[in-house]
Amino acid sequence: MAKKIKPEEQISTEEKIKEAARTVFMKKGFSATRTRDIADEAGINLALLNYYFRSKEKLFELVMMEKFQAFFGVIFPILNDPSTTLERKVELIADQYITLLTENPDLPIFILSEIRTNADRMVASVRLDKILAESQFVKQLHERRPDMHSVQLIMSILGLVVFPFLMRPLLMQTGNADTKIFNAMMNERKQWIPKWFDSILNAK
Amino acid sequence: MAKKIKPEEQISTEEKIKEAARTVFMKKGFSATRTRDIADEAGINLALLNYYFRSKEKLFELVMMEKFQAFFGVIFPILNDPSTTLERKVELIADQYITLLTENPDLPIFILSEIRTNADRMVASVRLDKILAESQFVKQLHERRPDMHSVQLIMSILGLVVFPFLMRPLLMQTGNADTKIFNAMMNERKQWIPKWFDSILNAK
DNA sequence: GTCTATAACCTGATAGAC
DNA sequence: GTCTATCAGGTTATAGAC
Repeated sequence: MAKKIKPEEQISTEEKIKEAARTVFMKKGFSATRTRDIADEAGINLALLNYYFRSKEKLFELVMMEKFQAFFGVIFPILNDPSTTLERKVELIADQYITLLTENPDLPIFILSEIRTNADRMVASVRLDKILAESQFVKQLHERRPDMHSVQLIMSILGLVVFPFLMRPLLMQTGNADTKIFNAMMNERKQWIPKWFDSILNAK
Repeated sequence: MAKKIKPEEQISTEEKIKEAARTVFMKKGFSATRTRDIADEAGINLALLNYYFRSKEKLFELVMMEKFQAFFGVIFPILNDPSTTLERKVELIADQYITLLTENPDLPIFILSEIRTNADRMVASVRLDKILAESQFVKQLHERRPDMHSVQLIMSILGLVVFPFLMRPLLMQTGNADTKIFNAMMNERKQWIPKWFDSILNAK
């Protein structure tokens, strides 16, 4: 109980708090979360939270930064890889995103909610437009199909991949699908979405 | 200033509060909203809010009910109309939804956020699954393409229609698109999405 | 580093005058 | 019906003992 080095107890207090913060913030969002919830979840007391992280806000920023990176860190490298075709990029996005979100289904709603409520607290200046405009994806698309709008296309891919996870609470609540069924449906999409875009990219 | 009946001043205090509640709740969500914000927005004082509506919660439920109905009230009648084809249904959903959301872009993020944070406070039991399963849309799809999963298809349609509005804050923040450009893009989708689904429904 | 206790502030709701 | 004033309770953050 004291200073034995059992693997589970190696986790530092700081990390325990951070992990608890991830859990609670992800579930309730910034405003609905009380620092006491996090302290309880971490199994420590409230004062310690302020000792390690100066404030609720600082702790939140840490978590948000992580999640933001997880959310966008998957897509940008794929879009920017010069060595893959457009078709392959779509395939990779569908596959990797759905895998990520299956393990982390609350990620999209968390990020989108917090952006809405507190655009200021957000990781500002992500320059989504620039990053996209200068990407290999856009370059390749422009060469192949100058008639297609890259933002439209990317919004469509993301919509098909991400939206089901946003609807998930609503679908699960009504008992229409348990986790297993939902995940199976998402796995189908991994095949489905690339095929769809193939036919669009080669249409007419 | 007293009891003149100028049109703008006919608005009852009750309605002024309700309207303010719509604005503030939609922008910040339940938890981040303070009743004082609503009172200020309505130009009345805090006590009056509790006089007309018993509590913050009651007022919120009112607003949520409205918005929920607006969000789902468009799609259900379309899905259930026996006199329209599948293609026409997709066309109507794309057209009417995008029109609705263009006027009310915060609607989806509001509803989805609040469902997450407070599944309990939500308009429970919407039985999305039942309503869908018994819809004309599902019946027609099953006859025409028994190989296709109706939930998948509906999630896809909604994803293509709704997701851009969820990304909107992120796109607008980065200056990639102002309102006019964004709306133009959404209008394109009114044509685009039905064509897409036509080719899917008639594929292979 | 970790705790208890509490300060300082905020928020929802109500009492009571007009 | 509408206001001011205030209560009661909750929340973040800190002081200070160990």
